[in-house]
Amino acid sequence: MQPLFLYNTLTRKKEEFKAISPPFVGMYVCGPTVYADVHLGNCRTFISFDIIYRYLVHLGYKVRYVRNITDAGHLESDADTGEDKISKKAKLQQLEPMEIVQTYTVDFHNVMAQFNALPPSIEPTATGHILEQQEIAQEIINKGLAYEVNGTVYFDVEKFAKDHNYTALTGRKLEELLENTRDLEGQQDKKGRLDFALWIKAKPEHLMQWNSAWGKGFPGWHIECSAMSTKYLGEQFDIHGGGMDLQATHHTNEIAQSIAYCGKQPCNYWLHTNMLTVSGQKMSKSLGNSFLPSELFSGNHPLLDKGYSPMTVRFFMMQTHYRSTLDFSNEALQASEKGFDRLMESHKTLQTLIPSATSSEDIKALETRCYEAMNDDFNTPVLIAVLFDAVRIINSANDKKLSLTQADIELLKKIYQHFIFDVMGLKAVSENSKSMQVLDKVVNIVLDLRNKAKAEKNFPLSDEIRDKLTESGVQVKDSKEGTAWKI
RNA sequence: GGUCCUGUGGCCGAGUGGUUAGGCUCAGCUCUGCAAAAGCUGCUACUCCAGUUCGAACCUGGACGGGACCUCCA
Repeated sequence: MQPLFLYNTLTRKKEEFKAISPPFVGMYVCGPTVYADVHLGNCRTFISFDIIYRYLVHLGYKVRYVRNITDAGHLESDADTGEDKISKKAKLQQLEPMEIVQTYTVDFHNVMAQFNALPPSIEPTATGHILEQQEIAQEIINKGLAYEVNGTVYFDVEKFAKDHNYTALTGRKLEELLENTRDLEGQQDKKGRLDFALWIKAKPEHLMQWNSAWGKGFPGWHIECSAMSTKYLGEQFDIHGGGMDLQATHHTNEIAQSIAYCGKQPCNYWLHTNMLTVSGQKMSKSLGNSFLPSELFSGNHPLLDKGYSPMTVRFFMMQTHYRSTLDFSNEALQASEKGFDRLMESHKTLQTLIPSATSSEDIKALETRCYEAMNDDFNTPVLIAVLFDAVRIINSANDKKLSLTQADIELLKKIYQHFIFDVMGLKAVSENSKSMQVLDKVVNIVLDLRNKAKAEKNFPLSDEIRDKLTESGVQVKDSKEGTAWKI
C-alpha cells in the first residue's frame, strides 16, 4: 500500500494515513438533514468524500463507509430550543414527518446518483437508532458528565473540559467560547452556557417523540452521529468527515460525547471540506444566491446562463481542492465544460491510436505523477493537470507528432480507467442509447453525402451541409483519416 | 466584536525558498478548398509595506481586501 497523506483537522497538518486494522478502513461522514431539497453545498461535500472513498478503495482498502440520514432531532437553532426542522415542515404541509423524510431522502439519492456518487456501505437514520442514543445519554449521565433537568438531558461541557480538551478540533480557548456565547432564550435549565442537549423533552404538540427514562422526548442533534458511528464502526475508527461548518459545534460536541461515553478519541483523522460560494459569497438561501442541483443542470435560474451536465459540475468541483472554497460562476463552469469535453474526447481518440515500435514519451512517469497527486491529500486539481498532459500526448500521437508503443497505449488506457472513471467517478455523457446509435448512422449518411460533394468540388453544398449540422449541434471534424463528428 | 482561514496572470485554480502548474480566454503559426478540430508558439502572475536570507510570491511582522465559524447549515 503506497503512503497516503491527508490533512487532519485535529492536528492541523498533513499526516500519513495509517489504518487501525488494514486493509480495513472505517469512514463516517455526516449526511444531510432531509427536510428540504438537497443543497448544492451538501453535494460538494458528499462528492468530495465520494472521491476519497473511491481512492481508498482503489488503493486496495476495504472501506466501510457510513453516511447517516438525519431525520429527527435537528433543531432550528443550536440553543436546544425551537422546533424540529422536520416536524415544522410536516405541520406546514400537513404531512406525516416521515413523508417529508421519505420525499427528501429520495430526492437526495436521485441527485447523488446523477452526480455518479457511490452509495455508502451503510446509511443509517437517526430515528432508527433512538435506543442507542438513549443508552449513550444514560451512560454519560452515569459517568457524571451529563445531567437531567425537567426531562431534558444536557452535556456538562465545563465539567468535561476539566479533564479533556473540549476545543481540540478548533483550537479555540474555552474561556473565549464562554465569553462569546450569548444569552439565549429557553436555556434557563442549563447549568453552563456551552452545555448542549443529548435528549430533549418534547412538547405535547411535537410530532416526533419517543418514550425514555426522562419522559417523552427526542434525541439531540449531535448524539446520533456518536451512536451510529460507534454502532457500525466501533468506538474508534479511521476517518470522520463533514463540512467545515460542522467543525466548531457539531463535531466538537460529537467528540466530547464519544469520549465521555467510552473514554476514547472516536476517530483518528478528521477531514473537513470547504464551503461553496457564488461569485465570492457563501451560497445561502438568505442571500438569494443559491440554486438547486436541478436548476444547475437545466440552467433554469436567473444566475445561470445555461445548464451544465452533472458530470461537468463534478469535474468543475474537482478542479478545486476540497479544502479550498469553490466559487461558482458562469465563466468558470463554461471553462470546465470545455476542458471536460476535451478530456473525454481524448479518451475516444485513445481507443483508436495506432501503436509505434518505440515510445517518445514516459507514460510510467505520468502514472506516478497521478498517484503522487492523489496521495498528497487527494489533490484532484493536480491530478487533472497531469491528465491534461496525457491529453496532449494522445492528441499528438494521433497527429503522428509523437509515438507510443502498444504497451504505452495500454498503460494510458489503464490510467484513464483508474483515475478518470474509477477514482474521479466521471463518466462519458450517455452515448449508448438506442437513439444515439440511430443518430450515429444518420449523421454518417449525411457526412458521406457531404464528402461526395467535396470530391466533386461542390463546396457551396458541402459547406451548407456542414453549417446546417453545426446549427443542429453537430460539430464536424475533418482530418486526413476522414471526417469525425461530435455533439 | 472574538477565533481561524485566505489574497496568484483577462477568468478559474495548483504549487514550491532559487527551475513550465493545469484548464478556459486571446494572438500567431501548422494542417485545411474554407472552417472546425487537433498540435505548436506567445501572453510569464503571485495585494501592499517592512524584515530574515546569497536569494521569497513561497518564512516572519504589520497594513488593507475577501471568506468561514462564534447562531440552523455540508
